[in-house]
Amino acid sequence: MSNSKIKIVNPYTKHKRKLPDGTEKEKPPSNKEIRRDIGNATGNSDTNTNTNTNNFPKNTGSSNINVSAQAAALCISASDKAGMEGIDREKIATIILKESGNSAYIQQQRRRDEKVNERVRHLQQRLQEASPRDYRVTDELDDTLRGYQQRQANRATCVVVDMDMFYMACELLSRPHLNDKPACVGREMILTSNYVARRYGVRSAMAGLIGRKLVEQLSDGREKLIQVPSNFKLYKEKSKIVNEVIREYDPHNMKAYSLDEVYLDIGPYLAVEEVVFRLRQHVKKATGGLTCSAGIARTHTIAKIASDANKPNGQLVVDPVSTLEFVRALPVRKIPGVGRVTEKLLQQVCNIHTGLELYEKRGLVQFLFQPATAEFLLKSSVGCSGEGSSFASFGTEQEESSDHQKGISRERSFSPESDWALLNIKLEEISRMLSEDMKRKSVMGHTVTVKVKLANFDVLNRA
DNA sequence: GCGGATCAC
DNA sequence: TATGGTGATCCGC
Ligand SMILES: Nc1ccn([C@H]2C[C@H](O)[C@@H](COP(=O)(O)OP(=O)(O)OP(=O)(O)O)O2)c(=O)n1
Ligand SMILES: [Mg+2]
Repeated sequence: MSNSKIKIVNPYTKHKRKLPDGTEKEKPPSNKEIRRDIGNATGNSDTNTNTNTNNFPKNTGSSNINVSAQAAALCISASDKAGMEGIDREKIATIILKESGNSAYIQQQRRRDEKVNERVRHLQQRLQEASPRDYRVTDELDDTLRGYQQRQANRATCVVVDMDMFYMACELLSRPHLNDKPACVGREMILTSNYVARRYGVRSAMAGLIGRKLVEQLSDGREKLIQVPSNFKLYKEKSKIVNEVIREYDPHNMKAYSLDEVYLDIGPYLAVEEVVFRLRQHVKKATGGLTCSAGIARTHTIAKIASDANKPNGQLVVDPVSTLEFVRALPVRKIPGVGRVTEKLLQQVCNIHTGLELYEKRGLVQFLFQPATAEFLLKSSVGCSGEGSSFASFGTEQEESSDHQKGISRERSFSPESDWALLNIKLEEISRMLSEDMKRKSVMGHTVTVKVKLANFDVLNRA
């Protein structure tokens, strides 16, 4: 079939600071690859091998409402990002579906979704065939969970600082007149939006076309989505300022996880709440007006979740003694690492929606999910995930990145193209870019991987 | 070790 | 007028 998009490569960091090792320029593959394991978890879970059951009800388009709900699940998933409380999801879903329901992208999403449904059915069947004894809560399991909580009894004070609508906020500094209009950063793809636009359902990772339709239709034509192009130089500058301010509060453990997110681990601190409040004021002043939100807790993961609770321009302390209570009330989707698919598996197979249910059905979780995933979920259920496993630091200040980067890659998307000569040229361009990056960083590779995205959005990888 | 899936930002 | 880019982990094979 006609292919369309290309990407490249995936090497390994050896020893920065020396020897670019100028071998391999481009596509002729060579070398090898690398992998490593840590504690945290995303990725797969069940045994998703062959179960070609095929009694799918196949609800062919009947009620329009129903279909739009499906589109909603595909496109906006958990609609509860900050600033999107209480919006009319039904209406948004209908518009999204009408405007994009036949696009190649949505059709791909539907195929993907059907695979997930198959996984759901497979797990349901496994559950059906199991006896309750297979997934009872063993003493060993509870000992393990208690062990996690004991170990957590050290006295860390984790703080997560997350900038509010970061790219957008940076742009708004020089465009204050857009403050109360629906606006976003990014053209074809929306990187983020302001809170006015979020009321219309416009959010990160949404196609610009859809965002424009949403605003236009939901405002009855009175409003227009304003799109400003991205300017990463600006965001990097602001990010650097933020990092410098925050470093004063925690010179030792401070880690920048992304341009807009910083993790601190200050010790037993008196008056953390006030200190963090001052930190945020300090950030705002130093950046010329950018606000941020913060979470304070015993672990980075809980602090991260807490940082979202009072967004924008707010903070939340989760006291160690109320950690369990906090976690139990949480929809599982709020747990970093639980995405759209994992949420669906938990919901439809286990009837688990919240942290409490996750804990109550811990035996079932252990039975159904693979070890790493189960451990991650169970740790999460007692508020102990993201503990020992440190987050890789983001390339703070200098252009340098962390010391043990596992891969480096470049990719570009373009409109469908089937001419091999042209495709090869694209491939060479991308290869050149990557090679420059590697030289600049003085890293050596071990494996080269080529990624191709077809016109129907299927993705292939070959090493 | 490879390729597909999932996830975060 | 039409859905991004970078880096990481987990799992089955
Ligand atoms: N799929 C995504 C998600 C985010 N970003 C970028 C744009 C955001 O501004 C920045 C930070 O991501 P956040 O999830 O923190 O979102 P915001 O900071 O924009 O909004 P919030 O106020 O909810 O934190 O990362 C992106 O490029 N692509
Ligand atoms: Mg943010």
